[in-house]
Amino acid sequence: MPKDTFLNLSEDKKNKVINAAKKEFSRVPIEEASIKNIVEEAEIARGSFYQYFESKEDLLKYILKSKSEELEIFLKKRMKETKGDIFQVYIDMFDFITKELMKSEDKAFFTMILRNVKISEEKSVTLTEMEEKKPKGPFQKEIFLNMIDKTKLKIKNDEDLKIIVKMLYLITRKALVSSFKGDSYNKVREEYIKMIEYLKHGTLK
Amino acid sequence: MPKDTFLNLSEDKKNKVINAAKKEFSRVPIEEASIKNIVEEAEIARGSFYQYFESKEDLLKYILKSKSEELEIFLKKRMKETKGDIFQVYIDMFDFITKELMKSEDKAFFTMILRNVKISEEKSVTLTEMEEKKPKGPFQKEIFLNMIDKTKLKIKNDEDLKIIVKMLYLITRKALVSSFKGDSYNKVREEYIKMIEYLKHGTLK
DNA sequence: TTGACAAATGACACTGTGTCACATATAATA
DNA sequence: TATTATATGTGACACAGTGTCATTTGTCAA
Repeated sequence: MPKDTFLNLSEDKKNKVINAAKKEFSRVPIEEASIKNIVEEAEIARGSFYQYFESKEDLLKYILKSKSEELEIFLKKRMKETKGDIFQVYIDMFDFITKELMKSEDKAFFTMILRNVKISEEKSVTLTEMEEKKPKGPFQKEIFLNMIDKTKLKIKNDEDLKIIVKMLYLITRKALVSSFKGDSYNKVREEYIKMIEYLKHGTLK
Repeated sequence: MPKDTFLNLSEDKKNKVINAAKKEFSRVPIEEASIKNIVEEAEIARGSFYQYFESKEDLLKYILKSKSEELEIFLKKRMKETKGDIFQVYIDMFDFITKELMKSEDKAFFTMILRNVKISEEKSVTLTEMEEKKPKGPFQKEIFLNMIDKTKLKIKNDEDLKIIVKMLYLITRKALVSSFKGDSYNKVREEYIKMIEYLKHGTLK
């Protein structure tokens, strides 16, 4: 997380840094992003950057944090409203993310982030897993698991439930990446819904 | 692909370069891998590297190619033997990869590769998608799709079939990554089999 | 006004990059 | 065999970006 030195800055200056970072992170994957470009665009000294952040990853995590919290609130709300219909909530999450993020001025930024998430989650930064302290996405948290309506599911225990959630997570993430990549939204969504159907009812006759 | 200059080298020298590269690619993800380290370890001049390869990615692709071909042969064989049972073939693939690659002296290398595949497939290098000319994995190729026994599947057309294959691919890749990451092999395999069962018969009662 | 601490700065030493003019080896031809 | 042509090898070089740190600048309490 950023140091206090950064957090104490005026909103204006903070935004300048954040916007410069978004611009750079939109250009290339995080590994290739250059701190030089960020400090030049933000008009701060090189040394200042290191006074504010540990690293560029640190800065990225900070930027993603607010969006993640927004998402978490949305998910809790929909979880209640649907009485724990995990499939529906995932579909809603897909719609929420595509609509809220894709159409914003930050589209290029999120596209780059999402496209370049590594498969191994451990080190990855995703919309739902970005803080060292809670490395698991909202759906792996006990509170979310407990909100799921289990009565209609073919499960023996919480481990089985987690497996279902993991599968949902994988296909949702895949659909989101396709969508952000520029594939036709309608086609991606249609395919995504089909996947959910297969997951619900199976692929065998 | 490497230039002829490299391919014409003596087997000894080629191996020296390949082993140096594997060592470096085992150390860090491809983006961080340093050509300097490779040329030093391989005892070739810096300029020679660029005479042999376009880039480090080029070299990596070359190294992965043979393993990919090996896998493709195996898959064709199993596809015939199981009379197109796509679920069984995927399980066999999982076993093949974990057994053949994990236990080899190249384990560290493959672990690093697999862990750092990006979710967006476009630019990614995976065991099954590594050449510019055939960017799709074997299972997306017509020849493989046509070998699948469709009679028991709930599908209307080839698009539906591709969706099922995509889901299988996602959960298999995830299982492989977990396995290479060091999670208990038995636990990962057990979970993987459960996922396949859910995919076959659904998650709803 | 002064002193003390926090914050900002950019020059610096370092590491690694890709290129290119030149050196050397290999093969082809007379 | 000597000569030429062509392919291959080489490392110095200019360049770009990194993280650090001694120094300067700003702020506020005493």
